[in-house]
Amino acid sequence: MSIQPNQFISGLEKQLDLQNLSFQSNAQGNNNSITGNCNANQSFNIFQNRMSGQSNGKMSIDSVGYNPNLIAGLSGIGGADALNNISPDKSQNSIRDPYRNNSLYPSQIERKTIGGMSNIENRLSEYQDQLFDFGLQNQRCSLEDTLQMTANRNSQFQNSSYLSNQIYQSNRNTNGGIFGRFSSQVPCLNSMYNNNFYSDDKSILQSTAANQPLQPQSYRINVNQFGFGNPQYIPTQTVASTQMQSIIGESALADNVSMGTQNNSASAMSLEVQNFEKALLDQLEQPNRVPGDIAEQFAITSSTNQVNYPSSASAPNPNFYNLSAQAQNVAQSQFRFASGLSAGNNAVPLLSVAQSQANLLNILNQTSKANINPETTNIFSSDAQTLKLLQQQQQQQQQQQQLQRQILLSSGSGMVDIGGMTFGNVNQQQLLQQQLNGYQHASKSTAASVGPGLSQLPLFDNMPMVNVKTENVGENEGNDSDKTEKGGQKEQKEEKKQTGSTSYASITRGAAFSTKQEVYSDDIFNSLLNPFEENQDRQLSITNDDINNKFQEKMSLTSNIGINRSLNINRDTKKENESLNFNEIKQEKESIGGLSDLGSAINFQNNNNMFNISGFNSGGNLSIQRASNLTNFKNNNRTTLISRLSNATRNSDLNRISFPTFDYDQKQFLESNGIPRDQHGNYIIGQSNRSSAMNSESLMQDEENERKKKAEEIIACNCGKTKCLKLYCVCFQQGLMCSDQCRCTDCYNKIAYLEERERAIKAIKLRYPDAFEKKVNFLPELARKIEDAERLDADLELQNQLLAHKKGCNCKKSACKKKYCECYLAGVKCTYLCRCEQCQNGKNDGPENQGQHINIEGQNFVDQENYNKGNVVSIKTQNNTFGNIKLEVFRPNQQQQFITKIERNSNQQHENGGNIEDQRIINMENDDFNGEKLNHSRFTYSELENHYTQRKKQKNNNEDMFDSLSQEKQQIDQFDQVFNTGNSVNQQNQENTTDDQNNNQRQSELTNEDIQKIRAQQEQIYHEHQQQQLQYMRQQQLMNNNNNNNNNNNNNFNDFQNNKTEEHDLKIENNQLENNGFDFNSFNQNNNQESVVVSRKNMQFINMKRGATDDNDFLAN
DNA sequence: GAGTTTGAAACT
DNA sequence: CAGTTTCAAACTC
Ligand SMILES: [Zn+2]
Ligand SMILES: [Zn+2]
Ligand SMILES: [Zn+2]
Ligand SMILES: [Zn+2]
Ligand SMILES: [Zn+2]
Ligand SMILES: [Zn+2]
Repeated sequence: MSIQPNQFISGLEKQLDLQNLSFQSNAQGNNNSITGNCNANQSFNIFQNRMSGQSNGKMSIDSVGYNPNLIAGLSGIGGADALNNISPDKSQNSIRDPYRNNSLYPSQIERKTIGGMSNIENRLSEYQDQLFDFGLQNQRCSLEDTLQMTANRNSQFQNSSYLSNQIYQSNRNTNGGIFGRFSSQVPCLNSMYNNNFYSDDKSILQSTAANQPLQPQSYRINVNQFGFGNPQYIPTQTVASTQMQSIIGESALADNVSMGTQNNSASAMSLEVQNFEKALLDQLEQPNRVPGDIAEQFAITSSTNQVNYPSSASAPNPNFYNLSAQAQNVAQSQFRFASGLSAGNNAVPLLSVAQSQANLLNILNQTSKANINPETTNIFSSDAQTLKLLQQQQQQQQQQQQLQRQILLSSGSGMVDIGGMTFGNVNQQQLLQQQLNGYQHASKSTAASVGPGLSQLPLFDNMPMVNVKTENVGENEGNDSDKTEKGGQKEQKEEKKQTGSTSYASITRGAAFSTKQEVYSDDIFNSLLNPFEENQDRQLSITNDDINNKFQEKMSLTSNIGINRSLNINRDTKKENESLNFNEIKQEKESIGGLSDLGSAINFQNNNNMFNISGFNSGGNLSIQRASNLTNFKNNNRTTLISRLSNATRNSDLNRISFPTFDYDQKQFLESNGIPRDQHGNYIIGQSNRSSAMNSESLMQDEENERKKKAEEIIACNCGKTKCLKLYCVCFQQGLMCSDQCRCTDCYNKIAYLEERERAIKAIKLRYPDAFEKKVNFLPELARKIEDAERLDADLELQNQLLAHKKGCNCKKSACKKKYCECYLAGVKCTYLCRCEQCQNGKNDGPENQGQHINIEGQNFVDQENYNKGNVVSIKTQNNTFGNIKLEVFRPNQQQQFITKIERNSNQQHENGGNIEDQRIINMENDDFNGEKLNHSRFTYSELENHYTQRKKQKNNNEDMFDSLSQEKQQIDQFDQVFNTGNSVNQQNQENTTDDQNNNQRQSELTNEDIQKIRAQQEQIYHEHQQQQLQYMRQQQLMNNNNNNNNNNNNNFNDFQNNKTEEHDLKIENNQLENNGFDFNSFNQNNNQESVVVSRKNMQFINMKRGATDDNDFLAN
């Protein structure tokens, strides 16, 4: 505790000696006492407040700061998760964090990715910050600088995906250089690789597989598996995984062999966790201890900022000064959870004492300003007022920074801000003026634009000027037609060049001045790359005064299009304007911003009249923009990068990060371990308990078992995000509805959702017409090659062998001998239709042309001629939603497949004249959907949900109507009874009939007045009913109209008609009874036949009256 | 049962 | 056009 008494501000009634403050829990743990030299009561109150503060929902530990480890651990570095949009506003988050017992993501968590395109936003702001800092520090930020910084960042990664090379690491790295755990996929740092933080040891690898380059066993790094990057998990000693030990023997125990996996109890990871746990427990057992440092405190603090107790504990852990009653039922701490520690002993200190006291001191320091009474103020971070003050301070600082940034990044002339377009927009200016004391912000895109691949360069006052060849100014060198038309000029140019009369005009690097050819000429580009070499005057020198003055300058500018009018540079503006065709906006005082301003720069830009400076490709929809520097870089390096990828040393062919795990001579291993082979020479490896489909000795037995297994096999899914309406769902894929065996959530693959389900089926069938067909079929060309046709007919086994997966598989890592492989899953051999690698499922049988033939009973079939020619052997296809087909063409002896596509709008004409794809859809509509027009082939979940809600609503309406009708009928009956009887009473009163004494009795009580009342009531009811009916019919009509008029509207279904729904319902019922055509697993299992019949009777009546179906209609009985 | 690996499906 | 990301199952220990 290093609190200095003299740090307390004066004016406090009492000074607390925090130096000797300590805590002690009593036995019950319900009250804490505080001993020391302080005023115990006051301190107690303070700290009690503070205690409750942790669970009272106010600001708490999150606001103080997360352990970066935990932030990283929570925040999903992996690219994919970034799209989950975890909100900093906890209340907005609906997403559950699997690493925190599926609790909601807390606030203050930013999910940022390292990898993947989804990282763009993060990268920009981060990079922007970096550049800004750089600019402030070095007083310059040239293109060279930006490129260098980019390269620096990229060089940290082993990821050689050329797209990924643009990706910057998220803040995780900058915040202490720590990768989190529990992230998915992470770029691989060079240092990690070089220092062998991973599971493999390069040297061992090399010694076991001499002269072999590192080959990735797994291309994907899963941070779950390794704690790499996190200093806590950098092992001092590593232990080989058992797998490695078994393969390479005792040497695996050497240092730096393997970090192993979490599951490996001998792995470094496990050891580390054990050590950690032990150390933690040791500490926890110290009596009356208080938490040591912040890390420890965080380590045992719950994710909810509440206080943890073990659920089994009868009383709070007396070791901690925790009083909160709410704290009794909190989840295991995230760190313990994350560390795989047991759930016990989770009693929780909150802030460390040191931190608490520091906070208190802080508050005390703030007291006079904030008018805080330290005796009653929660001294935890939940001190809202204090925080508010701090936040205000921060905001002011940020605003100041923002201003500086904006000025720094902006040109002296006021640069063109394509993204934000605020500069010339008077209204926006005024708005900003008010908001920011008159200062403008640079737009985000502008600020971000300092980097390559982005939009615009800012103009610094003394930033490198580009020397442009005057001969090019005003000329359109890059335009061939120009040259052709002006042959004379061309000659002139050549002459100029010959005479060496090239001269330069200085123009700025400002965005809009990125004229077509000049700026992008090699000379200029090179000069941009080396701005300080030849022209020392390019050196940026901005003083603080300059920055302060710049705003005034800027405000005096009313118009610019990026041409630096404020700089006195020598150039031919007339020619520039001609070249740029800027006539329309060359007048000064023209607005830049504002879409409504026809003369504005943005409007001009929208007309494709603006050009990009070298290397920047943003700035809107510039259809004739130049390729960005980055794009060029990619293009230029593509060959190299592709070859790197195809060599696949450490990089993935997927975007999952490459990394070697372990490589060994599999064959040697198999041989030396005496792994048996089958008659085809395949190694029989019993990992999967399923013998290979190629082991024909046991094939029959296998297949028999298979069939049995399949018969017993319950197809059930566990889908969570797709409503069981995508092919991901096994039930759906098999054309089945989900059953009660499924554990899916939010499932729409049920009868109640039949319409929505059919919608999904339509969409998918549009894409994959055979999506719900069998995936396996005979290969006719193979069958034909069996000479003995009669034998083929008779030989079921042979027929089975001729079955093949229609599309073939694409397995890379499972050797087609696990159920990952669709061929293996289907129980068929791989064929030449497959693109699998290292196939052990039959494709590689035979001595030659491995992978390009199929072996049947020892006989090879291969199109030798085409194979030898290197012709296409197999094509992987993937259909997209718009009828385009992505093709990956695999050719013999070609490592790199050729990727192309068939476009829907290609010139392929159907024989009857139409487009072949259009015709396919028309045919499908006619054949499979009774001529009904198929809508867009994509569907959204919300679309389905809306549709279902609509139906449900409709159903409820109808139900109301039905009830109303029933009620009405009842009343009419009653009325008729009364009325008729009343008449008869009047007419036949004298006859004294004895019928219906009760009625007579009641009727006799009715006066004429009563009857009139009832009449009036009935009229009212009838009136209301009429209105209702009218409304109902209008609704129906509206729906039908909508439906008919919106064939292209995704939000409407063609069959969204009430009568259709009725048909569906009846059809369902019939089918349910006959158990024909639908899968009613879920329902029949719970319903005996009798109750179904009863249900049907009820349903028929109800369905005549109502329009829609509901789960309960089918399930209730 | 929890965590990891996998390749097809989906998406842009 | 050429990828990246999502997904739920299969798999491992
Ligand atoms: Zn499902
Ligand atoms: Zn299911
Ligand atoms: Zn389901
Ligand atoms: Zn396969
Ligand atoms: Zn296959
Ligand atoms: Zn295969």
